[in-house]
Amino acid sequence: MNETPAGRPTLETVARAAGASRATVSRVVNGSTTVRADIAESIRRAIAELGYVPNPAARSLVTQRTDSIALILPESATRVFSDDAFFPGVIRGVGEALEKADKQLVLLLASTQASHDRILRYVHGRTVDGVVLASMHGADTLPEELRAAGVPVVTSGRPLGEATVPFIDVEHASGVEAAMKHLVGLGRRRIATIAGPQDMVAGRERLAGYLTGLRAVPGAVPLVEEGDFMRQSGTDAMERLLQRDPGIDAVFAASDLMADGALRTLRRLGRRVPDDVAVIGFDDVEAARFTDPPLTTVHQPIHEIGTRLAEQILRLVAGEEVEASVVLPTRLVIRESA
Amino acid sequence: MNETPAGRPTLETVARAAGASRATVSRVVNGSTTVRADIAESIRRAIAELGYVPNPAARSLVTQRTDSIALILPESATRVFSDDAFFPGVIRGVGEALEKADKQLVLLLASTQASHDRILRYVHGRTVDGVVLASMHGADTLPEELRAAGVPVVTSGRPLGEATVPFIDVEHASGVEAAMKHLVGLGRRRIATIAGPQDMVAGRERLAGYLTGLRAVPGAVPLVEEGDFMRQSGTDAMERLLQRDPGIDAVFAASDLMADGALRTLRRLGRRVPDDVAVIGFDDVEAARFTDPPLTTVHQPIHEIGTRLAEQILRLVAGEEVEASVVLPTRLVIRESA
DNA sequence: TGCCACCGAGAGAGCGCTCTCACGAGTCGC
DNA sequence: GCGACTCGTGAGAGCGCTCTCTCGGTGGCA
Repeated sequence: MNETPAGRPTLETVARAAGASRATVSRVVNGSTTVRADIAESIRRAIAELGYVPNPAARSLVTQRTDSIALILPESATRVFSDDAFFPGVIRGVGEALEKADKQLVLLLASTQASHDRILRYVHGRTVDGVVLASMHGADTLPEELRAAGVPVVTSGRPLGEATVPFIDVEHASGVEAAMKHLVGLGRRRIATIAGPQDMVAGRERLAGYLTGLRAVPGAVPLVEEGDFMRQSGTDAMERLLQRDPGIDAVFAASDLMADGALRTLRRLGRRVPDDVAVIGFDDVEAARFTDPPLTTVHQPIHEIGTRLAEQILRLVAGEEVEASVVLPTRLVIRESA
Repeated sequence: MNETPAGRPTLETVARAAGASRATVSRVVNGSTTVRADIAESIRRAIAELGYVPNPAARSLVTQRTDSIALILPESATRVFSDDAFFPGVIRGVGEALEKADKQLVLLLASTQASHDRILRYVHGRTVDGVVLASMHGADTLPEELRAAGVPVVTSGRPLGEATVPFIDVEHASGVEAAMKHLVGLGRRRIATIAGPQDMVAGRERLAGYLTGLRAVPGAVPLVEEGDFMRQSGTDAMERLLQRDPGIDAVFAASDLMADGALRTLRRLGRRVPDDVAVIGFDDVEAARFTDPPLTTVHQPIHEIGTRLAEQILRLVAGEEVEASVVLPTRLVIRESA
């Protein structure tokens, strides 16, 4: 009578309590339909009474699944968060979609080289079934290394260089072109841009959109200053721009945060927006509706990027095929700054 | 000669390759010092050659540890993120500190009742060694349920009601009182507040600080409108406030986002800040430096909250004792809005 | 030289689960 | 009425690891 179930109940405990075998209890737990109703019922009762919860480690050991997905943010940690709305939005989208599929989200913050290695170890250990990779800088080797490790991967944003894994992205260039068209239609002729980092595809493509859009202005010369997508860099870049050409009558900033920063510089230097200088941003974060004046911006479906990422990785994990890329539309949202 | 190591190498594979036993390989992997140097060396070489990575599920199964910590955000998912800087900052702080300890961060987004149950299951399953709980609303039952489940827990923000688990919080009231003192010192007499949700301790204590601070103004009557910490609610609350008393000469908003929203209403209605109405916020998010005018606000050490949370949970998980509460200081940052 | 203590290495059990396979009981057809 | 079949259940192996226990070998000391 050494019946001390001391610790947490196991399948065995439940089986004994319900007078069934471990295998049958396992069947009930996993929703098999081939168990006689009354037996299933008494097992379920035993489970409830004992407060049995399956041990995921034991389960993973045999199934080779973990039911969790890693979201890797390889951005330099200091700039990922702060109050940028892009990543939080993506996290939320991914999280919600995974929750529906009853998968777990594991967040890996990859700032340093050490964490790069840690992540590889983590993924090699198969602690996750798949990986969602957000926003790489430059020719990041991570996607390729992960693919080589045989783990399903999907990335947010087309990688720089050749894409070896499926990705979700948005129509950067065409969105920016719409913004440029709007500025030109407003009669603006000396249009500058605050570009994003040129080691990121989002930065490059938005700049490309600016350059393409500028062709509609006969004789216009590109006027470019680079920022890092954050507010402060927008403030600084706007200053440099105005120094280079005080006659600027419009600015396209590659992010709302930089546009907000630019607004600040314009205000400080006594330029009226949009009268003297029209400003357009990119992202359409919540804050864009609260700037002074409210920001005209290129909207991108941040939340949907997250849900689509989750959707793709779930399909890959399930062994299904997915499109090599999904490119979501952007659209110009006209408020008062342009 | 059935030597097909087909899949991932296991301890066994490494042991055979190095001509040692599984136990000895395990010793090397786990850094035991009792292994003869030359054997250890050849084992390490075999590990490198085979690309061996320990299977964490198998390890957890026997050690009963998982080396990962859950961060639960039980806020309604729609409001947790957006572009509020508080949670991202906390996530970053927790993540960095855990990374140093070589622990993994698992993010659980708890929006619905369903996810509440899912979280309990998850934690009961011991998929994590400990739990960090951020920002509960009302008398959330989660901390108590987790404690009852025997899992180490630490929460961010004093819980409403009796605290049954250790928590990290900041000096809400005294920070607000400093802000009020500043306003009074500026000669403001009709000071209103945009309070946070009153089912959150942060909301309540900041309101309490306002009420205490207002006592310094003879005959002053409290003027309170409630928001939800987000921008839009600040815009709306400011409108109601002005309707109730057009002569308001100062406003304390319980969050920077609400203060920013309030700024917008004031601008729209032609009130100059700070000349007509002084505005003070709470949080000191990055955006506070970029509002028009730059926001005077109560600074709270968001990043440190995160690192302290991580520190405490790590100690709990290690079986050490921790203080029942840690309360971090806040301080008034004076910019131009007041 | 012989005995004992000590240290490093291996054998083996077992963590909690899933899943294959075999088996017994019931059902059907000829 | 007997074999063939189906269906539900149990036995048992094994996932990859850790850790205790045991054992063989070496050195110190009498």
